[in-house]
Parts: sequence; C-alpha cells; structure tokens
Amino acid sequence: MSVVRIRTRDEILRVAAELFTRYGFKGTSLHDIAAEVGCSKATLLYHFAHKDAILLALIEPARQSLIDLVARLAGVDDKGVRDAAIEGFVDLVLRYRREVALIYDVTPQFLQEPAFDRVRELTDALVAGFAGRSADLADQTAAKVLLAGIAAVVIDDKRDEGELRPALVVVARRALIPGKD
Amino acid sequence: MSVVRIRTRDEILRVAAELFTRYGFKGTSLHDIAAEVGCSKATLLYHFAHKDAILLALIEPARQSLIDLVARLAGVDDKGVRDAAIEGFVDLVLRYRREVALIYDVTPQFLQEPAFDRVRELTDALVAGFAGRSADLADQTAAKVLLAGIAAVVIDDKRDEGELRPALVVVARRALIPGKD
DNA sequence: ATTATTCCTGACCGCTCGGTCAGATCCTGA
DNA sequence: TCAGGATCTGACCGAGCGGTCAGGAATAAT
Repeated sequence: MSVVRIRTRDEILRVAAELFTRYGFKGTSLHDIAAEVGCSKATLLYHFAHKDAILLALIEPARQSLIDLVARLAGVDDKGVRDAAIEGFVDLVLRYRREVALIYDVTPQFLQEPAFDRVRELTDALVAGFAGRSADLADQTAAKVLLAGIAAVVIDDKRDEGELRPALVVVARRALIPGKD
Repeated sequence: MSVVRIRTRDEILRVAAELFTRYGFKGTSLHDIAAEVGCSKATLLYHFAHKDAILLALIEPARQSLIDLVARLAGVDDKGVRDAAIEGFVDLVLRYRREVALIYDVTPQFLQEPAFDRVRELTDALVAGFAGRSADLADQTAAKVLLAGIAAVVIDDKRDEGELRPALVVVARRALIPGKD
C-alpha cells in the first residue's frame, strides 16, 4: 500500500478539466471523458461518486482560496488592505483561469436564495474598490465588466437533504442582466 | 391577414431569453420554456424549427451589429477611428448584455477551424487597442480580461450540409485558457 | 355555410444521459 | 499459494432530451 494508486484518478481530472473548459460542464458527458481517458464510464463513477464530484474536485483549490480572500476582505475598511486583497483576487482569478472558466457552466439557482444577499454585498464592494483605483470612466466600466464576467465568483457549499450542488456561482454577471421590465 | 399573429412567438422569445440567461442554453429544456410560456412543447417547434433557432433569433440583432462593427474595424489604421470603434464595441456589448450572456453557452467548436484565424487577429487588435488607452498594467489586464470574458464575440454563420450551428462564439476567452502543457 | 389557412396539441419515437450492480481482474501482504 | 482488498468493466436501467406527426381548434376568406 506504500504508493497509493491515483494515476487514473489524476488522468480523469486532467481530461475532465480539458473537456469542461472546451465544451462546458453540461456539454461534456461521462462517456466523452471516459473515451478520452481510455477507461470505462463505470470507472469514472468508481473514482467519483457523481459527475458533479469531478467538477468539485477540480475547483476545490480555487474555491478555498476565494473563500479565504473574501473572508479576509469582509471585515476590512482600510483602503490599502482592501486594494491589496482585490489585487490578490484578480491575480488568483488569472492563476486559476482554467477552473474559473468552468464556472460559467454552473447553474445559478442559488441566486434567488436570501442567503445570497451577503455575497452580493461583498461582490459590490469588490467592484467599487477595484473601479475606485482609476478615475477614468471607461476603466471603471472595464472593472465592472471584468468582475461581472470572470471574477464574479462565489462560495456556496450548501447541500441540503443529500442533494448535491456545485460550489461556485456566478454573481455579478446576473447583476448586469436585469429581469424583464 | 391584416394583423399578423406573433404574440405567442414573442412570448416564447421573451421566456427563452430569460431562461437561457438564467440557466444557460443547455441548462434550459424545451419543456421548461413551454411550461413557462404556458403552451405545449410542440408549439415551440411550430414557431421555431429547432431549439437552436430560438437562440439564433435572440442573438440576431447583436450579431448583425457586431458583424458591422468588426467589418468597419477591419480595414482601419487611424488610431482615433479605431478607438471610437472599440468604444462603440464595448457600448454595444453592454447594450446587448442579455444576448451576450447567452454566448457563454455556445459550443466553441469553431475555434479549431482555419477560417477562425482572421477573427482572432481582429480580436487581438481590439485587445491591443483598448489596453493601449491606459498605461497602467492592471488596467491592461482588466481590458484583456474584459475582452476575453465578455467582448470576445465573433461571427460565424457557417452551416454546412444542413447542420445548424450557433452564430456567435467566444474567442479570446479560449486564448486565455491554454491547452495542457 | 364552406373552405382554406393558421395555430396549437397529445401521443409517440429514438437517443443520450447519469447512475447502478454483479462480477472479473489486478495487486499486495502473509 | 492463497486471501482480500482495490481497481476496473459490460450490461443494464429509468429519466429526460430534442424532435415528429396526425389531427383538433380557431380564425379568416369566399
């Protein structure tokens, strides 16, 4: 047992990241992944309980970092500290761009839940802080759209009554997309 | 025949836009749309030949405008004109944010096609032009991510041998997501 | 009243999806 | 050599998907 056997598991994650990034989460079937890995579909479900579990495993590092960062940012008034946090936030988004790309395909069902308001506040704070670094209106717009399009990431690992749900959600993107008039 | 009856058709488009924006294209079934509209699934397919046709109808205005804009931008060297075009490009993206949001769910299969190179050049020009307006490195990054995340839109209405394919594709977003090392 | 046309529907089809399961195969330690 | 856990698989399942079709219902034209 000295060396744990995880080669297949790693390969699954590598291929899944590739295909999720290319075709989206819903656009990638277990069959697709299995074929690319060169194993059976059942093998995937031996290593990962559900399809969702593959996505969760992929985004776990980015998710943890974002949790820390947002938590750190939550109780801070000092502008310098906040700016530094925002900078780290953006860097982190770029570093984890592969995982972040997956986010777009996550169903944003949480958005209607009341618990989501706090998250929206934090995102608004991020937007305001980042946009505040430049007086140029175009840059502010850029910042907003930046955060809306990519950095609008959020944490929610809530899973009630055995129902599995992805952990990352798009936030500000919806803020830019108002409901029907 | 004086007044053409298109109320149901419009309602389908309205609901589809809402649901596509919320849950993504693949995340929205014909059943979902029909239930929300209050008609049968078959009615959807009476008004629109395929599910794809609904998406195509929704993004047609944004697509036409983008075609015009990119075409206008293609043969221009003058910096002022180019900047104005870029500004219009961004405005247009914001104006059509609802339609643009749909894009994320479009399968990016075109990206490997050779005909896509010209489009990538244009996108790169857009990125360079926009980023060049600010010397701040962070702003350049913002611009790149902006264009990568939202404005990375492109035109392709190619449809060969009866196979229908969506008309808009994400471009630079993929440029930010390199393949495996 | 009658056609003709447009609009709409329930029933149905083939297919792919995520997921289950019993059992084959491989590996490792005693 | 053998026992036992870890790994892997083909066959199978129910559900949901996009799409088809014959025909009913409403509307407009004659």
